[in-house]
This record gives sequence, structure tokens and C-alpha cells, in this order.
Amino acid sequence: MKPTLQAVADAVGVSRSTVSNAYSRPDQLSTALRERILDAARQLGYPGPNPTARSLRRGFVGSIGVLFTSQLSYAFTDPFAISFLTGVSGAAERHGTSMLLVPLPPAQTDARRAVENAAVDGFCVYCVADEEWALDVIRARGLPYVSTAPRDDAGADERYVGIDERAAARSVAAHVAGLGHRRVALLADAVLPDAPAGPVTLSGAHEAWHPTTRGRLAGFADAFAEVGVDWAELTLVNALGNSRQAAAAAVAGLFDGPVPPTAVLAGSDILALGVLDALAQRPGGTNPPVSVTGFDDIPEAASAGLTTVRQPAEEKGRIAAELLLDPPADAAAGHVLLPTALVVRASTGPVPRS
Amino acid sequence: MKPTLQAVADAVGVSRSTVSNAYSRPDQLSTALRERILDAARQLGYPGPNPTARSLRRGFVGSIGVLFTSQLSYAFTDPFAISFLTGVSGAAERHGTSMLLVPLPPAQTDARRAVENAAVDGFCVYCVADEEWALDVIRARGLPYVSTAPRDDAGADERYVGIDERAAARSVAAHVAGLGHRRVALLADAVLPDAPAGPVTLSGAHEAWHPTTRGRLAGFADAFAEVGVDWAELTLVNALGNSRQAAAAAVAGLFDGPVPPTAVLAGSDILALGVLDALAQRPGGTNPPVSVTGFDDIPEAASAGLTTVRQPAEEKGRIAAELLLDPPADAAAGHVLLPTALVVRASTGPVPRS
DNA sequence: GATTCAGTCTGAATCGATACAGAGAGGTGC
DNA sequence: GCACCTCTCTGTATCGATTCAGACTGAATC
Repeated sequence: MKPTLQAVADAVGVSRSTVSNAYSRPDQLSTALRERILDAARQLGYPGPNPTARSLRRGFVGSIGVLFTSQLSYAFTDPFAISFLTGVSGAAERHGTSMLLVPLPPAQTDARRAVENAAVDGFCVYCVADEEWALDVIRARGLPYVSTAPRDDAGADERYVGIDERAAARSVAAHVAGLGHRRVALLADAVLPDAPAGPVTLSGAHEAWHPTTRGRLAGFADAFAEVGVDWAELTLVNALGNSRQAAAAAVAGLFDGPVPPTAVLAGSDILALGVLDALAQRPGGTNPPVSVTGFDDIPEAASAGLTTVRQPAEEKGRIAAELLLDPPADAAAGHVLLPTALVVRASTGPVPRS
Repeated sequence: MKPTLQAVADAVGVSRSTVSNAYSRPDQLSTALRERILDAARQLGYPGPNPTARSLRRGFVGSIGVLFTSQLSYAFTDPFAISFLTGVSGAAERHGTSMLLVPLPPAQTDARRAVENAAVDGFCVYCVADEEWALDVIRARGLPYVSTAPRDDAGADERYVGIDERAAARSVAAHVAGLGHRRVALLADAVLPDAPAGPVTLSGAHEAWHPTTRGRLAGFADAFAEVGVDWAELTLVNALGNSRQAAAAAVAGLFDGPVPPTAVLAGSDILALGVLDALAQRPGGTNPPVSVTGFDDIPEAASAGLTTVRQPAEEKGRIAAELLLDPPADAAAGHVLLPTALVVRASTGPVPRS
């Protein structure tokens, strides 16, 4: 049995309170006694106050949870998620707070339980999919949280950090439209919960599953509507996951028809890279060239020459954690929109004349 | 005030125990009553048993700590660390366990405190530097741990997962020696706690600060000793940090002397990439060519054409977590050595004739 | 009809600490 | 000499649950 605080108290012949004070409030007792207590503790092998008991009594834990609604182990393979985590960890570090990464089991009930059982003082919710249930649990627990996904029904007092998805998407689509592209495919991950890989039909961007996807597709559509190409003329393609492989699989066959798209706008850089992979693998090679765009501007995008929209990933994480760790007095300041920038590289070009 | 378990008990008119059982041991009460309790809880907005109180009583937390002795936010920039984390997270996920990432403040006392205060059931200690103090704290707390850095005084019962650093280093050095290189520089991060960037002198590999560095340098030395080049003839170069920039800064001027090294063996891929950066920047370009090797085989190594030693990073993380989460009955099985492989790419070649 | 047993539910003890009001001792000011 | 502080330290209540031995109920067994 590990010794408890009581054991130390007994050994020194003081009260429990005093030993507690020796650790947590050195100003509440004489230096001499404090030394004596700390020595005794060392001798007994007392490792300091039990963190759990302390948290229970104090009412806070000293760590924040980070929630990925996709698989936790997947998150580590996503460069954007990693940048986000880097930002969070920097802020946590400065604040002396630990980060609890909570894996969510596939079954909803278990996942709820996981969020209910997380010993944290608040959550950074990095959500890629439908998340309402998680936020419900967090609110029920009375814990503060910061979300990064746009939500349709966000309360005014809800802390949030994100970008203007729609405007950002529009900017890259406008670039592509400006190059003359009119036969265009839009590629996104999990457009609908159960859609198969490949082309899918939606009556509009608003029908997409993820809020993020909704925003981006709407932005893409905006830009093309402006040049007279309406939603029905755009080909929407679904990928089963945010990975190069999934993207490549999704666009397989896309270019084999009589009037293949001349451009593919992807909802993420990862997907765009997968499209480039698929194009590189084609027997015909990349002739005629197909313009491809991504979203996020992850490090790999630069070396791949991918045209994309940059969003400050690390800063997003940093700000999310800071909003959580020291909330602004002004509620309006809890709602942060970060700037984005169109980054034009070699992966987009004018429509080839056929 | 959030309702407590007691409040639910009062509302339904049953004892606290029964409500507790409704959540944790459904077989201990009738289904009807359980439903009634759960309904009442929902109505009252009771979010389920308080995780901290539960942990205190049960004696375990349901999460494992991951300890980086370097900065936590740095870890996210190191591809090897990320792969390791991916492995850990996969295992944690399968086990239904959360991961607590504990940032360590720069001051030793604060860092101790951080380890003492972490609410976890055990630690995966991913250590790049001197770590004894952390292990001391963990042992004092009576918590299990798995370490990944070779330790000179490891107890037989200590769980460990790693590679044969020395043999692995020797294999890549032997490859370089086999190509005829005799004027060789060894580059490592933080060779000594306070060494400046650039060449440093050590009387032997055993004097290096980090256990990992000790092993790798010794392996390098082994291979060259075999072809008649002894330690004193090797140039040891210190980098201030494991980053491309630090490596580039460390080798600045290294090739300006009358008899520059024809090869640089780096202690990590990151450092090796930094050396390549530095070489690419030289006015003379890469002529005569300098052979460069790394260590780890991170993803970037392949695209950079870097000769290196592969070690299974993700598996290292996975196994570390598994050793922690379900310890093998057999103590010997708690000591795992993973295989490594020499990966020869374009960054090494025969000594140029001058 | 007594015994046994499974199925439900309860009560008290416990996990390991912290908070806070207050008790004593010793020193100051007037 | 008395009131008033300040400095240390103590005792009790409390944080929010889980555990476990046992009480009760009703049905089955002999």
C-alpha cells in the first residue's frame, strides 16, 4: 500500500491539513515544519497528494479534452489535424494544462459514455462529422467547450474558432472558373452518411452531411453560378474517407466518359493529392491536363504544386485552446473567424482546347 | 449546481447504491427500476457519474499518460514522434483507454510536479533525453510504465520496447565505410547538455548525454573501427535541437576546411535532411558530393532519397501501449526489441576521387 | 410448513484529499 | 495590563461516487 497523506501526518505528528498545506500552500505553515513534513514524506515514499482525490475535492482536473469524432488513430495521419494538435499543445503547455485525447468507440452509446467519463475541465471539439450528441453530453456535464466546426444552430454564447468556409471555397472555385473550366467535378469525403464511392446526386450543397462540407460545396457552387454553371451541371463525387486512396478510388472512371471534367475541386488537400495520384496512374497520363485544387494547404501541398486555400491550422488549435483556457470576458470575442488565402500553384491551368 | 447521484436517488426514492448500480452494474437491479432511474436522471439533467469521484473510489482512471521529455509541442513536429503516437493511440483506442499528453515545464521541480499530478494509470515514456527523475516519480507513485529509451540500469522487470541502437547504427555506418569513406563526420542532437553547435570532442561514444545517442554513436564507431578508422579520427558535430535548421547550422563551415568530410552520418533523419539542406545551399553546390545518412526512415526520407535505417515507429508505439495496457505474464516478454533495416537510397555513394 | 435460494435493494464504510472557521501562542500598541 | 493582531496549526465537513455485507421478498424444493 502506498502511504497516504494521513500516513505522513501521523509520522510527523501533525494534522492532515498541515501536510496538505505543506504541498499546496507553503505560506500556511512555518518553513521548518514544512521541511520536516517533506522529509518524512520522502522517507515514507509518499509521492505527493493523489491527483484524483485532489481533483475531486478541488473541483477541477487540470486537463482539457480533445475530441475527434473520427478515429483518434486516424487523426494522427491527417496533417491538418496534426497542425491543429500542435497549436492546442502549445497553448496547453503555456498554460500548464494536460491534454486528454479521448478515442470514441464506433458505437454511439459507447462513444457517449466515453465523453461522459472523460476527466477534463473542458473540451476542444475538432469535429469532422455530425457532432451534436457530443456537444449535448458536454453541455449536460456543464463543461465549457470550443468547437471548430460551423454549426447551424450555434448559440451566440458558444465559443467557436473557424474560417468562412463558404467564402474560402468560393475563392478557389472562382480561380478555376476564371481559367475557363465549366465541366467540373466536386470531390468530398462522406457527402452523405451511406453514399457509395463515386458520383452522387444532391439537390444542393445544403444536403451534404458535414457542416464543413456543406459550406465548402456551397462556396464552390457560388463561384460557378456566377459564370452561369448551375449546381445540376456540376458532378459531385463522394469519397469513402479522407485519404489519398479513398480519393483515387472515388475518381476512378471519372475521366473515362465522353465529356470528362476538366477540373476537380476537392474538399481537402488529402483528397486532391489522391486525385493527382489517380491522374498520374492513368494510362493516358495527364494529357489532357486536369486542373485539381485542394483545401487547407497542408505541407505536402506545396511540394505537390497543389493549388489550394490556406487556413492557419496551428493557429486554429492555439486559439481553440486559448478560448477554452482563458475565456474572453466579451462573449463576442469567443467567436473567432480566421483569415484564409488562395494559394495558386501548378495544379491548375487553363482549359485545354480539345 | 449540477445534480449528483444522490439527487437522482432522492427523486426516484431509492438509495444511492441503486442509482450507482443502474449505471455500472445493470444486472444488479430490475430492468424496470433501471429505466425509471435513467429517465429521472435524464429529466434532472444528471450527466452520469462524476468521472473523478468514480476514479477515486475505483482506484483507476482509465487513461494512460504519454511523456515526452522534450517539449510537447515539439513532439508534434517530429514525424517519428507522430508515428509513435499513432501507434499508441491505435492501441489505446482498441483498449478503450484515453491518452493524457502531459507537457513538462522547463523547470525540473515543476516538471516533477506535473508527473506527480497526472491522473493516469500508467505511463508510456518516450524519452529523448535524461529521464531518470521522471521514472523515479512514476515508480514512487507505484504506477506501471513502459520506456522506449535504452537505459543502462534497467531492471530486469522493467518493461521496454526499442531497437538495438548500436547494431542498427553500425549497419548504416558499415555501408558508408564500404563505399570507401574514411573522413567522416557524425552529427547528433544535444551530444552534451551544454555543448555549442558545431564540432565537439568526446573521448568516446559513451560520454554522450542521451542513451540513444550513446548507442548510435557507438555503432557508428564500431563500423569504422573495423576498417581502421578510430574514434579520434571521426569528427563529432553537435546540433542544438533535432531540426533541419539546427542541423544546417551545426554543419555550417564543416565543409570549408582543407580536408572536408566526404560523408556525414546523422543521428536522425531530420538532422540528415538538414545536412542536405545545408549542402544544397552551398555556393559550390553538391560538388564534390557528400554522402549523408539518417536514422528512423521517416516518410520524408524516401522522397529525399535519404539512405537511412528503418525502425518500425508506429509499431513501437503500439507495443509500448500494449505492454502497458495488458502486461505479459512472463517478465521476459516485457522486453521487446524490434527489427531494423538498412535502407540504401541515393544520398550515399562512393567517395569521389579528388 | 420449514428450508433454501435467487433476485433486489439498502446502509454504512470508504476512496484521499482540500476548505474553512477557529483555537492557541506570542507579540504590539497604548 | 488589556485589547488586538498575526502566525501556525487543528478539526470537521465535504467533494461524488463505489463497495460489500446483509436485509427483505417471493418462489421453488422437500
